[in-house]
Amino acid sequence: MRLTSRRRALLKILEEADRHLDAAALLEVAQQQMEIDRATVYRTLELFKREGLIDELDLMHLRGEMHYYEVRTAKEHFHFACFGCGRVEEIATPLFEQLKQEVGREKGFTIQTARLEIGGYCAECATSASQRRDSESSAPMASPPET
Amino acid sequence: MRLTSRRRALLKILEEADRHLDAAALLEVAQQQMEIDRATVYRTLELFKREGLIDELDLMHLRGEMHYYEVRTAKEHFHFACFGCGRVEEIATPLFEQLKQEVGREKGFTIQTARLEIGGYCAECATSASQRRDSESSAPMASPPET
DNA sequence: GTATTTGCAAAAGCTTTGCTGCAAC
DNA sequence: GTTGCAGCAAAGCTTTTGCAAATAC
Repeated sequence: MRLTSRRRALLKILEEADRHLDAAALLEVAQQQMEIDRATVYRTLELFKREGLIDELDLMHLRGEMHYYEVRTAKEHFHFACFGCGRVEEIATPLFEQLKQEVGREKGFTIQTARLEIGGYCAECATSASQRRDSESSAPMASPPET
Repeated sequence: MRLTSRRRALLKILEEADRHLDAAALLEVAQQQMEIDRATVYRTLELFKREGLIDELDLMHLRGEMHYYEVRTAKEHFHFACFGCGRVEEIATPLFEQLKQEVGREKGFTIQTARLEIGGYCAECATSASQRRDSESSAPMASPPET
């Protein structure tokens, strides 16, 4: 694979992003620094995926059906997505590696990639959700506040 | 949620399918037994997902970007997808449950759903892939059988 | 000079939506 | 009567593709 200037730039953007980017977001950021076409972004993501440079995530489809990308690092981790506030947290535990090893050993699989995504409510959202449940159940919701 | 005849039929098809169906495949099977529209299938899948009756899978995008659905059962499991032959295997291990519990406990998350997907090569494909590697040097392509 | 990469525009998929009529309660 | 469901057709969005020009080696 040739690391052209465009490819280098796309990789850099993914590396330095403070959130997980989907193809459209990556394109938008990239276009702020250079002239680049959608097709190039998609082709490059496909290439990076094939080469194992990046991983593809869904983040439990929190915000739609699109896919998100992140640069693969030495530090194995997986993702928790909060259905309440939308936050995405990266989590690491030795159990994950252990699980993969067990599967590989017991089934004879050669594992190339593993994706674990957990969806639910973070501590804060779980609390406010149960508070809402307590008042909502009898009285109907008032109309939402004006903006 | 009202369990209409269409919804019941769709659920039954998903339950009895011998493979993982995507929306188009589900529509096709359903249309063999009744008149039903795409929109109904998509709306119903969305509903089932919300209600927690089904889980949505990617199967590591083995056959494209579409999503697959399966009825949620008491028996927790996850999926292994072979990039070589396209087989999808369901796997269960106590470590998976243990991992989820650890995450919930340590982070205070209320976990609603967890999806673990592993991609790689099954024992047979790993063998033939390494044989191929000895002669050529091109990576095997996944071209799974259509059902 | 040959092979790869890119832009452009169009097409292809998959999914959603507005609207209308129908069915259930 | 009111509410929810389903069909139809069209639109929406994301992603892919063919082809010609540009770039790299």
